[in-house]
Amino acid sequence: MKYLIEKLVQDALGALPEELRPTGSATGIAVERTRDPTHGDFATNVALQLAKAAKRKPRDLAQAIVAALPANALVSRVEIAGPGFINFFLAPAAYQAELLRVIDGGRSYGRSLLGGGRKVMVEFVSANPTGPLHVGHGRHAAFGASLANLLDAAGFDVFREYYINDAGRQMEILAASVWLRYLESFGEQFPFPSNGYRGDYLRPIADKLIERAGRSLHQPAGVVFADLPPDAPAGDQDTYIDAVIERAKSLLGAAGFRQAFDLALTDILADIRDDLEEFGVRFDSWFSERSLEDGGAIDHALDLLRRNGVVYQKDGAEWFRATDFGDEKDRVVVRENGIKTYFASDIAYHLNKRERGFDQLVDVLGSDHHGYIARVRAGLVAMGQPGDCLDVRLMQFVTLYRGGEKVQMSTRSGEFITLRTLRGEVGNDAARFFYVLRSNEQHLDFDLQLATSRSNENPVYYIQYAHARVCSVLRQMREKGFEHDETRGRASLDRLVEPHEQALLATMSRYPEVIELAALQRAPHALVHYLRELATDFHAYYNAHQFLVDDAAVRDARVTLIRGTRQIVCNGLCLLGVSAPEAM
RNA sequence: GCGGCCGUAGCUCAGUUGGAUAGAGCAUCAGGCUUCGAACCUGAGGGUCGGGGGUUCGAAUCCCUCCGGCCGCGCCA
Repeated sequence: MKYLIEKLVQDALGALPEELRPTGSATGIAVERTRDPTHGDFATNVALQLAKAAKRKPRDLAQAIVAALPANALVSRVEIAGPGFINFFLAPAAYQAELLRVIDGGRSYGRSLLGGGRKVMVEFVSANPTGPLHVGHGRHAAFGASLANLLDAAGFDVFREYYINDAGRQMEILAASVWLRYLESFGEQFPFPSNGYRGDYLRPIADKLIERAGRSLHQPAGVVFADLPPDAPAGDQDTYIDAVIERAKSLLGAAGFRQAFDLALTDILADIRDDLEEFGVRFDSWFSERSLEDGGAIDHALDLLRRNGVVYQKDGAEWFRATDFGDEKDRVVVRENGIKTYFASDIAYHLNKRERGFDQLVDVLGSDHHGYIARVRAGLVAMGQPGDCLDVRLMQFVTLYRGGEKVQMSTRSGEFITLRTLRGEVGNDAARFFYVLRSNEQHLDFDLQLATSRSNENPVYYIQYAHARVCSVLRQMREKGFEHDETRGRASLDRLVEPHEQALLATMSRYPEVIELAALQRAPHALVHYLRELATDFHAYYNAHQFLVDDAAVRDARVTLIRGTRQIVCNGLCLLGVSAPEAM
């Protein structure tokens, strides 16, 4: 609908007299929805923006533009207002036509071709498989899934990926932790390493290790812990846990350690996958970090850097000259001990994404990763990729409260609320909705007691209720013996003359614009706020007017209107991963 | 110290390519069901957009500065 006005303005500019026609590309020109209905439906600041270049007063230029506007049956009136705004008043027929597009479009109403089929990868969650997902991961999952849906609706070719950090020290700590639990099952007693993973979720995995390996991995505690450096607080916990890992490897051999490692990895990953699946979050691929090294992708990336002459040797390590590409310091890619850094696999991973053909790489990361953006972008640029292909969205933390009391969480200690627990307590719909209610840049306070004790305070029900109410009216219609004549409804939309009806129609017509805006700004919460407005308009209309009236033309027109409303609520909730119930 | 984000009504937050009189929910107060579902609606009160300066026709929005809060700044992952 907005395109209509934009096109009219463009045509008018082209038809202006030579000396007034804008030269070059003017910025800041916009056709926008008006905030105040007395200013019409759309307004443009074009005259204000071009006045200086045209050497005319804004209002005079506006006058000339209005004179050049082509006539259009869907625009009832155009006026010049304020310092030089041009306001457009749409004819009722414009909104009636849009309602028909809603009905005809059905589930695909609101989809656009904006993205032009460009390939975009959204990588999100990517939590280390060292334990179950907690409430913070839930926010990443809900945000990433909704954003991916929005980009899809806006015409992008979307690919959803989970990056599995299945290499590195954290996983070795996990494997060692599982093995220690396994030893405990054989009656061995010892103080658990302070830096080990102590969560109860490791015990079933240890039990499984017994099923698979029997006693073959058993060692007496005295042997395992003989001559190790002291643990914290007397010693250093990192030094200690590394020593434990080394001891495990030497006692078990590579194959034995790998058995514990792989069992823990696959078990936890399967749990994460199930959890996300139940949460309505699906991925097109689960990409293994280990496969990067195994497949030579890291060497490929490093070779590219070396060939481009952006690495150097210092202190026995190999450094990437990141400062030449906007980063604040150079970064090590190969350590003195010959082991490649996490940063090396990271840039290799992002290069790999580009080589798989993705135009845009959207990463959803925790806000503590902000320092990492500059260096990954630097790496991409140094390898010949455009720096702006990377788009990182940072998620602020979720703080969990229980009755106003802050809940302390730590994966290592095993004291945390899992996503599964949260979903069980508040339900998937409320969780998905609440997670994207706020901008990703805002800290999210999630009070479990509030969300569980009075769940109908959650705004998700307000929107779902609008959907259920329409369904209820349609049920009532049949029970009262009214037959809805769709053709008559479509032909009678000019009977929708009430202010409530026009307000609802106007809000409905904004939906396609909201989808595009939310996709481009990576802002699912914009859709949430829109749906609440739509529900507000609907509930107000519901309370003010009877839909199932005796006048068949009015009744069918109103039923057409609320069916369209239901369609948009349904489409919008679907993008958010929230159900649209017919009754509740 | 350097860098990033945040600061808007009592509370939680929208408003970010600069637009017209700064909005919503909750809370508070006053009303509305014999009529399609009251998980709803109508109305009221509530603001120095953290402070100060600047840019211009116009600033919550852009720039500078100060204050306050969170987070980063490893040859960890």
